Amino acid sequence: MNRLPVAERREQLIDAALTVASRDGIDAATVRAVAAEAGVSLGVVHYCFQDKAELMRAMAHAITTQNQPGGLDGVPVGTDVASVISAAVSSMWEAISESRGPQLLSYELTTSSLRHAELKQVAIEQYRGYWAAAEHVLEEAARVARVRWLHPVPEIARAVIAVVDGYSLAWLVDGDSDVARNGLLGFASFLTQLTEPLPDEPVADASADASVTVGADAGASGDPA
Amino acid sequence: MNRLPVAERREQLIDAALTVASRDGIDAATVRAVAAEAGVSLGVVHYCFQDKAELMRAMAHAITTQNQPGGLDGVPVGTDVASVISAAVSSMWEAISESRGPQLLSYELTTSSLRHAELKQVAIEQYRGYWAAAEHVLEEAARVARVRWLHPVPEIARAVIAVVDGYSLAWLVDGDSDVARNGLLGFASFLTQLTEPLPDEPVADASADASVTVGADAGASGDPA
DNA sequence: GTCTATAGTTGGATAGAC
DNA sequence: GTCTATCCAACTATAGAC
Repeated sequence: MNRLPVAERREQLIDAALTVASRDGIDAATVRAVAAEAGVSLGVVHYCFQDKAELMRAMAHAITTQNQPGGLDGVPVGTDVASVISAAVSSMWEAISESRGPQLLSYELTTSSLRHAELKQVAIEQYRGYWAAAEHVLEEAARVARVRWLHPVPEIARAVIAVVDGYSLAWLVDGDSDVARNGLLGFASFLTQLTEPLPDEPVADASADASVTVGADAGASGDPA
Repeated sequence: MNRLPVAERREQLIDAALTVASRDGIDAATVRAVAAEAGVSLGVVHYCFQDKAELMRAMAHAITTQNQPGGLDGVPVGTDVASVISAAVSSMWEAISESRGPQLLSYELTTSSLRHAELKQVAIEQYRGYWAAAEHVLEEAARVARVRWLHPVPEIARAVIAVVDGYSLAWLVDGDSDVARNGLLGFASFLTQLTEPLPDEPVADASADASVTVGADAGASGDPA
């Protein structure tokens, strides 16, 4: 029908793939089903993507990059630690619990990647993204609450992702949002214990304060959570 | 070839299914592949199982029941809390890290169950099993270490499973056992904070002490981890 | 109970008309 | 760039000989 440049067509097909896979599962995202969802014919997909694996990789990349957590922009500097961390964890959880399909798809992509050589990079890219995002939020939280982390931020970030992953998976299975929320909020209050107020706040740029300060006692082994 | 009673043949086929699925992934566990692995022909499988879904359900049930964690039998009563909990978490982790394939298969089964109506019960049965096992270990740990839990054990159990799940998944992705072990040991030391020494130890049966004692302040919302 | 043979589907990938 | 038609492989499931 419509004649579009390849780049746009690819985006459209990736969107269609996300729709199908989120709704019906990764196995249902066949080339045929994606073509049907996008309203194009089978050949078009193979024109835009070398093969199915390339489409899957593109889809994985899309879901990973668009799942970045919202920042803490609304929170004013000087808010107390507990509130900041709770807010961060809460907003993370809202994003997850509002999108069951995509969340389940993320796990399907991870396990699928770990089994199929042609998707080998997908899982590690997913988690590098998660860990980096968590680190960023943790550092921003420390900056806003004017505290420093008592453990290396990368380790705490991994703990955050692990706990969120674990509770998310359980929520996918039993559907109990309250239990998951409460568990995560409990974890948030534990995170608060891992902070220490900054000694003072001279007027200066605040971009790298937290990480630099934390770097001081890094290298220790690890018991973040 | 050999003529076996149906029950034995079923067990043999379930084992074969577990072997194939653990090694090559759940998608590779086709009826054909299972038959080949078991050294029987295609028809035999359909004679023993109504259809593929029944075979998958049987396989899921098998992996769930045989994944029960070892007890704390080796630990003498009176050991300090930190050691008991660390030992429990460690042994849980050893069991996982020694069996990458089955562990990955467990996640594949969970997500698969959440997508396919004919496997609907699998995921919830898995997690009911995990949670119950964790509760059991927690109660046994409290008994052995002569402490009581400051939070409802079911909530702590869910936290344990969530954290173990999260770190396991990350380990499957990046293969770093040390990071996972350290993270879990850190969590173990956090768990220690959630206990309180028992006031006294009158000589009596110790079967239900922990749960009864904990039940006293149950009903509170929840911040186990 | 076990085998072979085959029916019936589905899905990836390509060829060639438009 | 897009479509239809077609090929080929793999799978579930069943029928029927042994």
